[in-house]
Amino acid sequence: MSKSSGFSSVASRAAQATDAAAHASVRAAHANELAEDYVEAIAMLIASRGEARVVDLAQAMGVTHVTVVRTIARLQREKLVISQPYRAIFLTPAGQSLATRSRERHELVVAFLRSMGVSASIAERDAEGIEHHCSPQTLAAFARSMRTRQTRK
Amino acid sequence: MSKSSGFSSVASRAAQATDAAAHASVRAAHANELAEDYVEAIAMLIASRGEARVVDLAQAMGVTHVTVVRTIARLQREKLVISQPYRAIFLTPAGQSLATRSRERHELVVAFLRSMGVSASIAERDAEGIEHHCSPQTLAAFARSMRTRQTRK
DNA sequence: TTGACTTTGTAGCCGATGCTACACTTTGCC
DNA sequence: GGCAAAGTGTAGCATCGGCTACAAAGTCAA
Repeated sequence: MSKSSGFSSVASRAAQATDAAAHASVRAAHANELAEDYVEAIAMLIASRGEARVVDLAQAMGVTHVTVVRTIARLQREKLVISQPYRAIFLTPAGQSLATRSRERHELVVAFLRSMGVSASIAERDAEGIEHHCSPQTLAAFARSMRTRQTRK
Repeated sequence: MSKSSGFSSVASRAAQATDAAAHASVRAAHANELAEDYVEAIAMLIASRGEARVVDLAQAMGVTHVTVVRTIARLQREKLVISQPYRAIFLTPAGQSLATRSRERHELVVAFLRSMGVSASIAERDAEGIEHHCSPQTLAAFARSMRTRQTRK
């Protein structure tokens, strides 16, 4: 792994444009992460206890209720949730579908890490960060790998 | 609202605590991402052209030079880089070792994705986001998987 | 009904990361 | 030496995601 500093100028110049694009992608992904995590949590709360309240979300996300309130306001601007003062929070169709996609992806990543031998708790933790940065191609590779691993066992 | 009714089981409460911890981990990871990306880029620039200048960093990261200047100021507060006005940027020993670790990890993730059949450009892009969220255990699993794959071929 | 408790909202602070516009150094060439 | 271009720094703005402290609304039981 440790190939010590062998960078040609030409290669590095070409790599710079690529790097910049990659970093830009990461920044873009970050902008959506919170939204995805919130709609996912909201969907889970609705499924498990019938409604999503600010306090429950705050506990699920590990932040104060104030942060939740402000974030929910943003999600409403983005038409992902519907909320009225002092009422429960609901998902719009767009929010619903984002939540579903996010959960499926989350579960795929967790299952994949588990299949690699990562412990349950760590898989869960890592997946939470990793899932937002996996392209469809990478997710497909994960799924394929799990199928192969299964048939081989 | 009927919080005491039905579904607020011990299991879901426990899951919530886990989720909150995972989200907290992700937030903590984000705080270090930029620093790691910067020192990595600085190390690459020094290796490839002898010094790291603000403009080059700006191009590598895909941001304006202003953002670079401010970020470098923060990295200097954190004792990762040394910089003087209108001069090139250098890494402290701490910055150097962080850069090395980051690059090794980056390369491991890229190689792993490649070994899974992900194309080079996408592997590079995804790795940029994924690498910051991989625990040692997950990285070890990646390395192990690559070894297995290799011996099997 | 009323009063205590819970929940939600608001005000205002902070730091991080972006940006544009403008000012100042450095550099390199004539 | 002097000037123009390139590089770097500063001012000031925006957004986002944290927070504490306090205010207002809802809920529930006596």
